Amino acid sequence: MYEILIKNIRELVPLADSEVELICDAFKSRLLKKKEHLLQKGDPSNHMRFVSDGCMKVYSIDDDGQEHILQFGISGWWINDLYAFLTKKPATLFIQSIAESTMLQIHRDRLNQLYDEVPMMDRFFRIKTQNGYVALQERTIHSMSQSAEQRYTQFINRYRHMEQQIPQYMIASYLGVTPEHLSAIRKKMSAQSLS
Amino acid sequence: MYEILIKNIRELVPLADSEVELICDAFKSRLLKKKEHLLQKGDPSNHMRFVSDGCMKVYSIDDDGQEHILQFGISGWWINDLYAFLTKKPATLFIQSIAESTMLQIHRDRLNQLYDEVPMMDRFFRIKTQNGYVALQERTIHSMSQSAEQRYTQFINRYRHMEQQIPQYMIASYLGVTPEHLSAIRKKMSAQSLS
DNA sequence: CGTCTATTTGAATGTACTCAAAAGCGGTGG
DNA sequence: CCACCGCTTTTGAGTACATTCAAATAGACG
Repeated sequence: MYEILIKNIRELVPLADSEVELICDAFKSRLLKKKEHLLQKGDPSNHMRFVSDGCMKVYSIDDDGQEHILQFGISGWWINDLYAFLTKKPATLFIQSIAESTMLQIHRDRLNQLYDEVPMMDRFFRIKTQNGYVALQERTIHSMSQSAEQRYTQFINRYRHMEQQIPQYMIASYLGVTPEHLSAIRKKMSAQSLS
Repeated sequence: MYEILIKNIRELVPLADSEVELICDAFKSRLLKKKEHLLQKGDPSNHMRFVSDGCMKVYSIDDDGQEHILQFGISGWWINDLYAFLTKKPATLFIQSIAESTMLQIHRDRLNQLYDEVPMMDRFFRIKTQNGYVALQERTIHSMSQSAEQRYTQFINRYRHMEQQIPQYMIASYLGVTPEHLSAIRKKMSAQSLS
């Protein structure tokens, strides 16, 4: 369970074996049943979270009660309400499992200690966040410049392995269209691919 | 010129005076005339960049030649094509001055040295990037859940000081609408505020 | 097999876009 | 100081893309 976490960190920064031990010790695992909430709006978000197995979604609910999915997370992904975590304010986002999942999480206080014990962790999260920023920026560009059909095609190409685990109406929410419209897009696409 | 940079860093992490000197030494200034490009698609992006004065825009151009503004930057903002900077690949974004501006920039190699000389710089950019990520995520949520009118209202409330320096068609581009449509929105809003 | 949830269909509506043209505004040179 | 030029903003008509709402169909699971 911890191998995948350590592998994830070592992909970006070097770690001594003693540091690995410190890290494994600091992260606690948590099992989630299908559709269980890990975080809800208003909760404090005191942990940095790593998906070691399963499938999660991060979403917000707007004033009209509409759900908007910001991110999916499968094995190897970091997910959080980063704003709530960093500011210690109540969460604005929800995090829920789509399938039975295993999380590895570290408390903020323990992480801050760890930053001093293992300075490479500062670097790790800097790089990780930078990569996350870049990915989010790319998504922003695509949502501004591409049609829903293009965005859907890109999604299934990029996250082929995720697609199976995720119901279509959630993909619609992630792409920013209604489930009805995504259905229409799929119909149009399959008609085209036949001709 | 450097005071604003140091102030910006010290807002987030502590710095010894000797470190301040190292940092000032590492950042070189660059003056930009109005509408001058700091970075164009295809260029290498080898610097971390801080706007010490003026006004800049970061944008991408899509396959149809349409410009999409990702970010504005005025005094005190960090701007970059982070993807190109981190991966050393050619830039996908453009960075251009809207008004005459002064940048402070540090080369990637020098920054990597600095991370070892001044470990707090790792932390600084971690926090800075985390904040940037949070801001971008908020923008993503708003673009999914709010009308163009709401987004415009928020923009002028939040960036009142920027608004003056930025032509309306660029704000439209940032908001993801056409200039014609933004004009219509403004007309509707002023009609409402009269009644 | 029945129930609950997810997906598909179709019609009516709405929001934003395209295109073309007019009006406004700022700076420059005569 | 005014006339002209280029760029920005406004206007309006017609169109495209996506939404809402309601209902039918399909799938999953006990």
